[in-house]
Amino acid sequence: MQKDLATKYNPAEVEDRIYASWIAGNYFHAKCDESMTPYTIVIPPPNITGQLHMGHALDNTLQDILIRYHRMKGFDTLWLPGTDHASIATEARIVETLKAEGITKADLGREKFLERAWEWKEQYGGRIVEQLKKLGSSCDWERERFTLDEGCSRAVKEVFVRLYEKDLIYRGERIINWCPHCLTSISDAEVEYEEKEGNFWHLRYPLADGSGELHLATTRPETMFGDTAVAVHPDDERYKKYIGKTVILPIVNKEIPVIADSYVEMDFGTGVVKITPAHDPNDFEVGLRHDLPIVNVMTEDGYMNENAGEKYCGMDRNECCKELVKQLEAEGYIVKVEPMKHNVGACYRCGTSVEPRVSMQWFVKMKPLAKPAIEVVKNGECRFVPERFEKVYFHWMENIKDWCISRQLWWGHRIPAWYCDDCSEITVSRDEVVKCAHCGSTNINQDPDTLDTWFSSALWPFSTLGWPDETPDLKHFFPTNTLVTGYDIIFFWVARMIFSSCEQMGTVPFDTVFIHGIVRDAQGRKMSKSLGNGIDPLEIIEEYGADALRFTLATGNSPGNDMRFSDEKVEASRNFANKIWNAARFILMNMDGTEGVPHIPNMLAIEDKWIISKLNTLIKEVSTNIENFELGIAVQKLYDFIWDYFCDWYIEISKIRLQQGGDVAENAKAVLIYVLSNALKLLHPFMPFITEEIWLTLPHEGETIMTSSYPEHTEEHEFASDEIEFERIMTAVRAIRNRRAEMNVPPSKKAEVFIDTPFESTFMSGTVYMERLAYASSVTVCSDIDIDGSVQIVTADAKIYIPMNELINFEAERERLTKELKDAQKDLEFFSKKLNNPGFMAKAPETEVEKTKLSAIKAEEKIKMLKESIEKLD
RNA sequence: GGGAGCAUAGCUCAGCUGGGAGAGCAUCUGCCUUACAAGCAGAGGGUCACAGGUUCGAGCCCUGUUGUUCCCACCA
Repeated sequence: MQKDLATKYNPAEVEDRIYASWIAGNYFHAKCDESMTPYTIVIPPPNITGQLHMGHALDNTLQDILIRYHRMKGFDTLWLPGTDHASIATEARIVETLKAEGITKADLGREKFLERAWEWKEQYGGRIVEQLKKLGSSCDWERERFTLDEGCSRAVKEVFVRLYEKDLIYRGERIINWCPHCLTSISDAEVEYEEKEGNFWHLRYPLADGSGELHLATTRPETMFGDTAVAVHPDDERYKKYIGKTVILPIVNKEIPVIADSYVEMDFGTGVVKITPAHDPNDFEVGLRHDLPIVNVMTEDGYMNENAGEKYCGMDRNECCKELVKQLEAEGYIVKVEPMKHNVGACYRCGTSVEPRVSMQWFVKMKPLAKPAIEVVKNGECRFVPERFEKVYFHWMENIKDWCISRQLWWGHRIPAWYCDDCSEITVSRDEVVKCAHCGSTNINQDPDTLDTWFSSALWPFSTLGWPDETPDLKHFFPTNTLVTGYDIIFFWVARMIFSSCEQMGTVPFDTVFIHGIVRDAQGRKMSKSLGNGIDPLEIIEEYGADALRFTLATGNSPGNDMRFSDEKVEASRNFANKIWNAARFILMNMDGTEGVPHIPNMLAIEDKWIISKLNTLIKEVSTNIENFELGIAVQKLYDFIWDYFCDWYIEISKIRLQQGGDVAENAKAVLIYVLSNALKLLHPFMPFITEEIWLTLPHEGETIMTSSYPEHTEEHEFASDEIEFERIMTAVRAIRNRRAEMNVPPSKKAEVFIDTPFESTFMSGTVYMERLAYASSVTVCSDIDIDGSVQIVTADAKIYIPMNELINFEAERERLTKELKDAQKDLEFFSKKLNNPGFMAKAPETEVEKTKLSAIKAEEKIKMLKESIEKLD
């Protein structure tokens, strides 16, 4: 930065250069120094298929703020970055490219397919990492990891084998959620439910013995080919007599039994339910209890199979529904059709309606794992910020079902299980298996399936630090400290990390989960591809700068709450960056290179003490706010301090002193540099680029602001009484400006100012800059002034006279002063009432009583002065 | 069906352990004052959703109501 710089800050010219210098300086690298206290965050690994979106921008901005703060505070700070292999998403991407070439997965074969996937990863997987850098993320790139790299794979196998050996992983034929588009099972957490309009078809199922018929209601008639029973409640008097009989399944003409099961609700529908174990989770359970056959009527990709009969075989499931209803109608099986809303599950990746399907899958037994995971949050070893998300977590954990972890995909961690063709036993092993562990046969095949992506990300906090090896990193940095993420992935990821860590490491993976909301568009809508309302963070960075984007995301962000993003907000942030830039320009303009490192001079004027004291308070508050994750509050305070206190007041005042030259100017300059330098440090975690750019041009020690020490609060810099004194002057200045503005006096028209005040010395010390700030040709402090025809301004501390006869409308003046008098009297009444309230006097804290007494006295003073002024008008 | 969030200025939102309501944007007025017009100085604008309660004192705590958003849940 040079002194003759443009009046506009140009981030584009600064950011890449600065980021490169940070990389060159190796400042992001955590030392792993045993003598230092560690502070660790592992990044929520973005998908390699992903592009940086506002959610990432927010998440990583918050992380970088915490990381940079702790690094400056002297922690051995590690922000461990990496990416997720995102099995479904990536595989879908590869399948798409293959489709464009006219081939399928199967055509290519597993090995070749994986080659393609790795190629794709090499080519595009780093894209999002580069985008994170644009944001200023100070990740330790030397430690970058990938959920499918060798180390993570080893951790995955280790955990799988351990859980298998403890009987916490099992394989079984269960009903799972099947995505007919992705062609794989998905976990319960991966299903999104949406209420949809549908129909409730009331069907007739005739009794086989011809003694009548049962009416039942269903939302999915097309699954009737898989019906293997009809159920009623055992206590239902209407249907008791039918239990044990059989009905004829329409169209299929198959006899199926009428069974009794208390799962049936007597007062819903007709009280009779068709049982389709292969296509409904509840029916599956009923089927297990009654030992019913399971008849699957659909193919993997959602078409009817041979069990649906010749007419419907090969038909799309929805098409089949329509056609079947026509046939049922024609044959008189439909009693009535009711419109009905019901919840339909959709694959969270592709949106296709999931199909409950019975198949052989691997599961993690959740109940035993959930128990300690609940405990560590209950006892506070791991806490959520804000706390209300603990409730969400508990609810999920306490009602958790077994986790289906196998996926019928190729891209991912292959399940380390081998099946023997000879003895049909399973061998599960960390290492490549060549022989069946049971019979020694070499006729073995590895399970073709891979693991749920979240299985590997569940291990992320320790697998990335070297586990299962006892690495120095693991010893030093684990458990990590803060996990920063959105509330939308508490189930997918946070919960799973917690129980995985409890089980494998015997401890929590992090002490705090800092939850944020989602970034919405200016109208409050969720940003989505289909709506096309997404805002690209990279475009914002290009136009306004990364600092402005970060500042926007941090401002007004309160933990766990959603926020709206709009151009106006970024503009405000950009303006703030520019404000700082210009403040720095002003200071640099006045420097001659002899200033020395930032320091506080020996001789301090009242305004110096005021700004230093304010800075001191700011340091304390901002630190506390950051440590309490109140980043939005912290950033607001920084904004106010820099803009209002420092720029609007201190810099303005300093101008006069700088012009005076000599020691006065030198001292002012020293304070300017000291305050700016410290304010930049406080702001650095939020706006890393501009703070670095400016800090380097100021006198400084060290190579970079990012490793400079964070300012510390000290009692030495508390000047409470000076603050009060100085604020008397500020109040007077504001009052004068206000009066002049109301009278439409332009700043160029200067006027004499006379001040009558009990705080003579205070105002004496301020006369010079009052001239400038209050547009005075001269300021005179004296008592017993009697100037006829002046504008009179009354504050609690002073009576101010401005002789401007020609501008005065005496009648209006009287009105104004009378109104002010009334207001002051109201104030006094308010405070007096409090002071006369025995309850208040007895129970309110002493400081509060003192404060009220002081306010009452001030009001009294003001009333006295206002009365005098009004008299003078007469 | 269960749970949670939100409701504060025209708009978007802060308000951290209860002590006379804040910011940004927008509006209005006056200023190109030698860092900044992406700026400076000022002004207007609020029954803090509603109804009770606790308290000396409530935007904040408690109860209920209304509106709104979200999460969870197997009523076919």
